[in-house]
Amino acid sequence: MDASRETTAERLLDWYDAHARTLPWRAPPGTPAPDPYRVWLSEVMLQQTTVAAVKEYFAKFTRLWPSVSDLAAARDEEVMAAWAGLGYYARARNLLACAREVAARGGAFPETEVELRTLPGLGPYTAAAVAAIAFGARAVVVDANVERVVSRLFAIETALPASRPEIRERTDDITPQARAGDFAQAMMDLGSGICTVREPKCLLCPLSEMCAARASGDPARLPVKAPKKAKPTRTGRAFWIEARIAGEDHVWLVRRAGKGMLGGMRALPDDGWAARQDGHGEDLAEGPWEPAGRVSHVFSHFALDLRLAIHAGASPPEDLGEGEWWPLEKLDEAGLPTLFAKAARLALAHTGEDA
DNA sequence: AATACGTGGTG
DNA sequence: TCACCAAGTAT
Repeated sequence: MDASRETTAERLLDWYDAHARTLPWRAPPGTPAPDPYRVWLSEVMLQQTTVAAVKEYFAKFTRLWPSVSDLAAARDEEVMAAWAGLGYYARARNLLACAREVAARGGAFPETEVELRTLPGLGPYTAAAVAAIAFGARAVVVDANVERVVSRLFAIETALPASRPEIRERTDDITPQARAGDFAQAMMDLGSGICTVREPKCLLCPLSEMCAARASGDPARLPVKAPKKAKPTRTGRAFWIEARIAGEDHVWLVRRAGKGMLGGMRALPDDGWAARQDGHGEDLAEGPWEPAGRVSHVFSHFALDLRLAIHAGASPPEDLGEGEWWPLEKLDEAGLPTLFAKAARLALAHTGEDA
């Protein structure tokens, strides 16, 4: 490693020592590494998700399940409900599968990047991040922040994602042997607070002197990105079925299949819009359905226009299939993903139960 | 390699 | 308002 490369990491680590964000899952620079369970849990939650959104969920999970063995012993539905609203629900399914693998090995995470990579939900980024942050390994950690910082530092003109191999090479070049975990977190703090997507704060950047994009005069131009595809709109229908059981109002909830859209989550019954390009699915059953309005929701790869139909008659449809009567009083504990939480609010407003 | 997979914050 | 986007992974 030559002197100039050493300087990049050293400058960044000096800046990190003075400016590191304080986060619930993070140990301050220069202090012992945090519990690998907390590092892993936070990294999975942070996949494609903002720090602000994760904080509340991290607090809830660590309160409910203080160790990986506690999480491994939890029921699937408890964990899925606790994850509700955070999105990308395959993460929660993999989280539980991973916790159970680790618990089966005695409750200790493997300490090498290669072994971590074999666990469910740990891809190249997360395996490297946990190895570096929790176990002090020298791993090359590349996330979207690092892609942006490195693209600018070296003025990489190739568009993402084609530039990923080159970005990884350059990140490897500047990653130090010691404090690789702090280095990775420093790169992410820099990308999050200084080297931002729009209007980077180069005057505050510890690496501005060695930044090729800064020298070129328009750092925000990088990284170049491939154009993204337009989102189609689908239409669908969901059903709100109420019944009064033992003197309390209940709603019929189902559990979605274990894969695909909102997989494994509690939900309102619907017409199968998730599996259709165009919506227009089947009615759930015969009955006096009352239209209650519509919910617009944008997913990762399509927008949904969901029409809500209510059946609040004294006798519910007979052929309801698999599901459960859920007390309205505890609806917020059902763990409905955001789409169906919106639909539930609409139904309650329509039936006058709530605002 | 390309696509599926959520959500809320932000400018 | 709305397009962009975030500590990516699985297939």
